[in-house]
Amino acid sequence: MIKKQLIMEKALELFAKQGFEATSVQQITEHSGISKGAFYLSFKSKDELILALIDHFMMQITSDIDYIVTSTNNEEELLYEFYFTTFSSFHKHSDFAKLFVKEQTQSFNKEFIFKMHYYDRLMQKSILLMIERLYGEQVSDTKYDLIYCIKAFMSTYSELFLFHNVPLDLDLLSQSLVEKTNLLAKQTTIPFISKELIQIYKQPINDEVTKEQLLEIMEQKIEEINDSIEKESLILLKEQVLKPTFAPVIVKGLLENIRNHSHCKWVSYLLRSFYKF
Amino acid sequence: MIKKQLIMEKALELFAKQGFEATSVQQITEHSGISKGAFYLSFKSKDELILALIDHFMMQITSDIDYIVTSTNNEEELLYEFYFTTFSSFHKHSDFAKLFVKEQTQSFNKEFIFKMHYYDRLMQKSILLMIERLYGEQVSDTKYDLIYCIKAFMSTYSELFLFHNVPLDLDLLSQSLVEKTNLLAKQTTIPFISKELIQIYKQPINDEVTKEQLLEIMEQKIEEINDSIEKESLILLKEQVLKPTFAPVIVKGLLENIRNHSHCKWVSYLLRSFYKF
DNA sequence: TTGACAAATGACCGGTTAGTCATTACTATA
DNA sequence: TATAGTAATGACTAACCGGTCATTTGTCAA
Repeated sequence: MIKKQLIMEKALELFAKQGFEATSVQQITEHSGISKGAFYLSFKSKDELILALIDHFMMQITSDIDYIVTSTNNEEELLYEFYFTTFSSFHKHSDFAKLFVKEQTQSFNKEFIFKMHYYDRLMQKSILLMIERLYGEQVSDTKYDLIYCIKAFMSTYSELFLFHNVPLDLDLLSQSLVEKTNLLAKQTTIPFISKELIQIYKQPINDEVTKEQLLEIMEQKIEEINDSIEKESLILLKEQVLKPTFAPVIVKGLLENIRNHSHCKWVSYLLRSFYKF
Repeated sequence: MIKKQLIMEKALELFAKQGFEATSVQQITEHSGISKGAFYLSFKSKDELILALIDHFMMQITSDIDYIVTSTNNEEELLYEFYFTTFSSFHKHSDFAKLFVKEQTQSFNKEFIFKMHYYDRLMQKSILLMIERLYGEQVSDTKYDLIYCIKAFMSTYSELFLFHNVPLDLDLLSQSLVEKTNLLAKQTTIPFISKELIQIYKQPINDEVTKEQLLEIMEQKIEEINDSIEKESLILLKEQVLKPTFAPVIVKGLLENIRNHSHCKWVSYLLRSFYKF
């Protein structure tokens, strides 16, 4: 299990530098200080490795963003927090962000594309929710267009510090983009992306997780984790899913306990969706 | 010579679909209906092919954009024309645009990266010129930031019709982005990209072409072209470079004659720079 | 010390790659 | 028709790819 993490870390370094296809399993094993056979004890194939990397990081990033959007009460600061969190994530996981940007449009694998679309739609959903909270009816005709402007800012400005080593003043960047977003949100009258246009792109998201799947994931995480607070919280949350006994406020508190543990972010996201928090 | 064009066309189709690295020379030759050996009679290597493709298309695209920026008199319509022309180019050369977007951040080759940066800087220069013409002193603190917003709009909105088959209403798209750009230009107060920040990214462009290089390129094009008007215009322009005799207005007219010929766009761009039009 | 089991190794496999070059096919002139 | 010179071919090479598996190494309890 620890070997798996080592490989993921070392492989990510190479992928970020050279790209996925240009990196051979040989290179990965040499860089990890293990043999080729050992690699295939941890992963069935090279493809399985990159899918695991995408899941590992995108789960964290999307649930971080979703948490900000659904949990920030102060609407004045929501947009700022959104940009700040997003760019923090990209900066913290800069190797992954590089890989993500590099391979986003490459299409070597069906499952890969599916995963990318899946997380892209999740993120889009969070952004839409934020826009609706912030501007309400004001942007009813322009909200889908606004999503694309926000995504445009995110990708273009992150490329600056990812690939050109521009020093990152997170506070200034967030302030700057908040101003821009507000200007566009409040004064745009000619949207390009209408509701009809977005339909083409939007197949239904099958993101409803069944109770059984949820329990399975929770059990898996309980096994994985050693930290006592997170482990206990998860056990209580699992019992709550099986048989509701606690008041909502207690459940919310338990979720708070686990939300910052890197292994729990996804479970935390799924539970928030489950309880419609 | 005609063989070279065939290979470039057919290879571009495959690159757009599969990416550069995932496309083998074998596939290219099969798709072109020629043998493997014939490929290497036209190109020294696979790398030389992609570099040729980039030059061929980027010369056209950047000179198209530069022409709009330097030659549109009506400032009311300049921004609209800019977006319209840019997206027309991307749409017309959609296979190249796909390749360009896909491989932009990949870094398999030093020369490749250098070329990309070179054309990127040329385009940035044109955009900056346009912004200064349109908004003048008003954007002195925010103009570098504005460049990045425009580039963000360009890449994000072009991905829509390039990869998601969204129907392209060029007029609406241009109008929509004109409105957005004007909003940002006139009301932004917090730029992220300052003049100091841009310095890091900006090495001096060595785009001054010597008179000898210019003449060489012109001679080459004169050989290449059969259309009489363009050929004669080029011959006169070459004589003008060697020994100035015509009035500027005549030179301008001759440039008009050649500017829409796909082989002449780059020469036309170089000559405009040479005469500071 | 022995034996049983799991972990790790790297030579090896079939397949594919970019690039080469001896051979052949074609074309134009005499 | 004969010949010289160019264009085109595709079998071939050496290197590398992802993935496998018989073998070795390491780690326990007995």
